[in-house]
Amino acid sequence: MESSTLKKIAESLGLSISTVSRALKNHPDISANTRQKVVDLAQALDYEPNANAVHLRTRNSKLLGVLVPSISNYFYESFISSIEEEGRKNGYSVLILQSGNEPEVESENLKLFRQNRIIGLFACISSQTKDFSGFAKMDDLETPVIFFDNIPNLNAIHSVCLADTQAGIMAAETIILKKKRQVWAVFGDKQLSITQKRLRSFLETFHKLAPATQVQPVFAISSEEARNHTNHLLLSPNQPDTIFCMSDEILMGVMKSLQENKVSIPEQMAVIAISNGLIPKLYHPEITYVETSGYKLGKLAFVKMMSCLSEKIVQGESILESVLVEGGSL
Amino acid sequence: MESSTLKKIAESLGLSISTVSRALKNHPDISANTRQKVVDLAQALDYEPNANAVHLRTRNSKLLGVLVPSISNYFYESFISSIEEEGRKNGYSVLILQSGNEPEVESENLKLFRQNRIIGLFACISSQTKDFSGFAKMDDLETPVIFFDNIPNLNAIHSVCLADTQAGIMAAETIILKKKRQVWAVFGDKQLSITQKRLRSFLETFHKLAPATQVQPVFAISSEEARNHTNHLLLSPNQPDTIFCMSDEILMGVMKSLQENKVSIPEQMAVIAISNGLIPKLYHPEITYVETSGYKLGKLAFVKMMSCLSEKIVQGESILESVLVEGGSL
DNA sequence: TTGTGTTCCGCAATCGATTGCGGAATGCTT
DNA sequence: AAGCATTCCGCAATCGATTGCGGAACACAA
Repeated sequence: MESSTLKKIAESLGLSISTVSRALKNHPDISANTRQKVVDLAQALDYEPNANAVHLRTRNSKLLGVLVPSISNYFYESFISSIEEEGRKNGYSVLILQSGNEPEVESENLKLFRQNRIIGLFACISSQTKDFSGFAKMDDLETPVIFFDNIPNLNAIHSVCLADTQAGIMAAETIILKKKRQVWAVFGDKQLSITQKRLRSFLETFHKLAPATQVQPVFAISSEEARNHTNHLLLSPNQPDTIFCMSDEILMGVMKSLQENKVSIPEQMAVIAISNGLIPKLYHPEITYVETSGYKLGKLAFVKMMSCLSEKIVQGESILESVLVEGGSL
Repeated sequence: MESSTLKKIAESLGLSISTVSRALKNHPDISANTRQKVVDLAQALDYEPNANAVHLRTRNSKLLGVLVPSISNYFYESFISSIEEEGRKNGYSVLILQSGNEPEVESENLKLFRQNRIIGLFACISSQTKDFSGFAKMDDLETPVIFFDNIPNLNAIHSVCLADTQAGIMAAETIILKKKRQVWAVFGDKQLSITQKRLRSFLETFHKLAPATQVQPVFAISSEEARNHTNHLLLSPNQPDTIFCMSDEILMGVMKSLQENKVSIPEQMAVIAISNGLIPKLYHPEITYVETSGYKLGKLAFVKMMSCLSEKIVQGESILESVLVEGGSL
């Protein structure tokens, strides 16, 4: 069956299309009598307005875009989930595209977003992105872009961030409070803005508050690499008393190694992480972590988007405070 | 800046809209000379066809829908990721909505899908869904629906499934091969079709191949409940030698308890699960599991969708074979 | 010059819904 | 009964792109 249209309803009822349209949206010009007839028939025919036609005519797609490297990631998925939820409540649909961390796919995706005339975009850029012309075009079209997580190093952009700096500080302070002396700190991809922020604040905090602490940062771009690094570490004579993991990805690799090597936590080794929340709770004792909630970040981003769309433009960065969640790993 | 249209290009060039349209799609009626001028200007103006207008006119939205209880779930997210990836390669966009397991939201979502004139839907129904009229309407509109994971108990539908029955059998056989005698099996929500299938085949396999084995099924609708059940179990005098977990959700709860109680795996207790793959690999030893890949299921579902759309209607259920992934937990 | 073919392009309808404007019909006043 | 205000509804343009059909312009042959 073809889906029904205003035209069909109008013809069956001997009314004009405009009358039917108005009846369905309670326009005062239409008598209660006529309105009722229209509403009844529309119901019977399962009339659903064609979103494409509405959007074309009203020039408002009610569509938001989300660009992420991958949907399949606990952090992004909770962010997306949050946006979708909030969006639906407010009458927006959400178009989600993943770049696979490839700039070319990313720019294809931006093109798709433009073709679909999205009215706002949430974007986490790939770590490789050098060319921002795709995003500049969104600007030209006056489509607000809210960057999150990994954000470009540009001025005059909107972004929402986890309190990366604060998270680094908080993790460091927690370690210092526990009077740890030798810290091995595993970070992710050096290219990412979040890595840089977390690294800097983490190190600086030690410099300021506990300069005697030995802090050795290492980098791993995957869970597997973190695991290998840790295996190596455990073979070396000079063992730290604490391991810090910058992300869930890293934490998973490190924990794998610690378990394999039967390192008991927190007796032989303290562990602390920055995490979205799921992974730390899988272990016993639960890992102490600084929470970076994708879900909450999504809510914050959505609010920012709404204010951008209503012209109350609040440029700059909004920051989501982080929270320490104590487990028993430190 | 307003986005540019065929009309604007046509006016600047002193051509008609139709000529511009044809030039941009290499219609033979247009001379190379004219075509080049048009293409150049279009490029300069960043012309992007308005998807709404195109879809309205061509009556093809190139939009696929995905309905899931929650995006924020490792299984669904890998399914979605797979659909999006495959979709984009084939020129489709994907609209994703989550029901939160509430039938009302689900039916709202179906409405949105209809309004957006999606041309195909992938749906995992909520466990509470009793009223299928929303899906029937999709049928009326000749929009193919491919159910996955939790599928309704109806005839004449398309669906793709993990080989739930086979997975139950495979898990049971593996346990039998290891000569285990007393199995405690934790299943999820009884309402779900997958629970029923896995339960039945699991039990039947023992009946047939090793009737002497004691198998005790229990049910838990959340990770937390699985954990509590396990805690109780470990206090009782009669301990099983093997725990089977029907899903990742269950596995997480069970493992939490086993770790808390310092039960060594596999010495004191063997563990086997049915899983999407991430969780079992977090532990040491890694948990042996029967793989149910959301990613692979997505690929399968997409192929089925394509054949539905090209009228080669293959009604019925497609099944994704499961694979045993051996860890060291049994 | 007339006829037959090409080449290249524009007219106009169409997809489905929205909306400003104007007009017919009715009721009410005096 | 004539005048005026309401009430209720339709005409037609519009959003942007697609496409069948017809027609102008030109070339070439007879």
